[in-house]
Amino acid sequence: MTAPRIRPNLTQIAARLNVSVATVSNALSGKGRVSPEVAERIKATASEMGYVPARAARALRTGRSHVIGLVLPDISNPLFPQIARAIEQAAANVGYAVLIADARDDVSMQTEAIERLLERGVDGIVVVPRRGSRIAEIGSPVAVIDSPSTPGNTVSADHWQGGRLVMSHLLSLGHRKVLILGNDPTSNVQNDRVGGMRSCHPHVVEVMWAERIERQGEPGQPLRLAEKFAQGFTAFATVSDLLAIRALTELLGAGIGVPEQASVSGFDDLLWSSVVRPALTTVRMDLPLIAERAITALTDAIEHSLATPERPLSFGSVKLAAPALERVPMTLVVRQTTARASDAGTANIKTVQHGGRYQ
Amino acid sequence: MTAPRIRPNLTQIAARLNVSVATVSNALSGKGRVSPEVAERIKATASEMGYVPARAARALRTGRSHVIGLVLPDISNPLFPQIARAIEQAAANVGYAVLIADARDDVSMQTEAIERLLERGVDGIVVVPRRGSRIAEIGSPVAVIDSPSTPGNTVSADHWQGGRLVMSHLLSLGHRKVLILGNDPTSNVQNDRVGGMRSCHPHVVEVMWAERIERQGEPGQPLRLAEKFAQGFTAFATVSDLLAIRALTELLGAGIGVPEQASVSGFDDLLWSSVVRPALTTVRMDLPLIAERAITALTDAIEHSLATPERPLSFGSVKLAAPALERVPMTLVVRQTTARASDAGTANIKTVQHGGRYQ
DNA sequence: CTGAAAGCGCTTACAG
DNA sequence: CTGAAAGCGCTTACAG
Repeated sequence: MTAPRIRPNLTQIAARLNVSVATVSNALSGKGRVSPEVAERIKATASEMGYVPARAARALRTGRSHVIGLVLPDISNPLFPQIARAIEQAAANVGYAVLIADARDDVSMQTEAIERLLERGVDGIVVVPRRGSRIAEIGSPVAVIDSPSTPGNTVSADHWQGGRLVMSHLLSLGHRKVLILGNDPTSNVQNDRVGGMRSCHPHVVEVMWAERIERQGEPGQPLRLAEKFAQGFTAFATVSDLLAIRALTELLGAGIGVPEQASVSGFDDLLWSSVVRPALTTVRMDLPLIAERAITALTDAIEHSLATPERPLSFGSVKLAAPALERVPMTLVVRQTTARASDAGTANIKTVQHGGRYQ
Repeated sequence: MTAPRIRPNLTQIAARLNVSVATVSNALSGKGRVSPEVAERIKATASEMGYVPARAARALRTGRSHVIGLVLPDISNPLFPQIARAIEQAAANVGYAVLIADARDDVSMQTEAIERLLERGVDGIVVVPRRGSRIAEIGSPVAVIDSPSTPGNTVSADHWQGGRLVMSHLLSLGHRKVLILGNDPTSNVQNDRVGGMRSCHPHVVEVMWAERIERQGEPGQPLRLAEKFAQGFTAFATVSDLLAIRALTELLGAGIGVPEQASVSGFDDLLWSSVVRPALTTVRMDLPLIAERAITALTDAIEHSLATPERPLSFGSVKLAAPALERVPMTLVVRQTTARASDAGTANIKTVQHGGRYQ
């Protein structure tokens, strides 16, 4: 039986080759000056023995766990998977794993979540803060992703510009009365989106803040969009795909044709927006880019934090190098055009594939 | 300045109190026999100094990271947040953190994800396998969550019973022609759900496998449900809320009243099912319970694995203690009843709150 | 280019 | 009940 049963360590590799553990360590990390031949033999033997470095030992010695935390305002938010995936990817690219924590839409739980992660020994934290909350100095590197209107923000999508994108598209289709639909007036993100929309042509739009459906099983009040349609509104521009689908089903159920008689647009480009019929025009964030920026800012902060190998991370004195806020542009995804703008014929549904967006 | 800037360690606490680190360690862990008075003083001093145990050191010494991995088939699956949250909760309850890995709907990436987690030093892994894949011996404790039809499964929802629940409800409403809608004939979960539905009354149902919408931006073919309706089908029983909403918008768009003329049901009780109008009747898994069972099985396996403090986890020889598969019953959430079964008047939409389910 | 040694912070037999 | 000591597996000055 040649296969080793136990996780080999550096000492065992060293013993096998009659070299020191220091040399093995150096060869494997490529740091120390080791002769190419020896390094080669060591690497070969290591992989042959199935060597996997013990993270705990490395972390103990270097003071770096190479794990970061991701604090999300609410895991049940449909956008969460995309965020989580983007952060995970960006972190993995630079050698970090991600521990996810859920603030459950509660500021005090958000604080707790941060503390829990710190106790877990993360090197830094990415926070998507609950709306209206501020991330205090936490004694550890931090990157914040929110709307550009949030103070202390690190990076975020340009929600205002996204709002302009979708509204100017609707106006270009010929709509003259547009109802803007939000459901959380305290959200910086929603306000930015609404603000961008309104800025295009304030005279043809009206804003409506719908009741928020927080929990499952509570359908909430109808939006009474049929009444709005009767008042002459032909476009319903919402701040989220969720709200858009609520609007869409209500309009369809009232016998109003979409997109023939009215347009519905969302935000975020969730899978749902392309699954409904007609599919929704929506606006998408460049999450991979946002995540990359956040991770870069965070890992920079981690590297520049006071910790040295011999003197690990100190509490209460680490600051970000005051990075400039980055605004990442959003992208319009057109899936509905009205009869006026599209070819007559078929169902007046026009789908623009991934290549066919414009900014 | 009294606040210590540096993370204190056991040695510093010990020095402050003129005791040994062993005593401090014992007092804090409650393990060793330490006199109550000393233990008290130590605990007080530790918290006053803001002591936080160094996980890396503990992990190195004990051979346990107290981190587990969660491998998911596809993070963009809308059910993922609920699963992640449930597992996280259940794991946190027993002192474990969770590292999430995404298989991106690809078997080889699933294997990679497992390996990555193992290299990260997790103590065990919970896998929700990609449909059709088998989890090989991975040399580490594992718990598998899938359908009961999946071999090697640890725990899962009773999808078959869930199918029976929703179908018998539809039949009780008076439907005589029911179209069952799935979109992945290779999925054990979907097959179980469909099987359960069919088993209720095979003569009144027909099964249709729709094209799967995998990527955003590709709306896919219409389901042509209006034709089915014309053939006399009055209930559309889908295997997922996603498919249900696709069906719902198509029916509404074709001028078919829901729920007055036709019923639509889903599976999973996602937020979306209560946001659309009319809200969807659906079936829900008891994810908290499933997660708890999975975590219990996993932590048992971890504790019984061959590793001892002095001889850490071995590779290739750890097995689960062949636990019996657990089937966790599902719950019906009724949100639509047809005219026949409900009071006349209003919109024939009846919502059953969380208290009002039945199994 | 290579190695001996110290030390990261903890836990755990073992001795007193 | 308390403490001295070893050791988990690594990395990193430092010496040769």
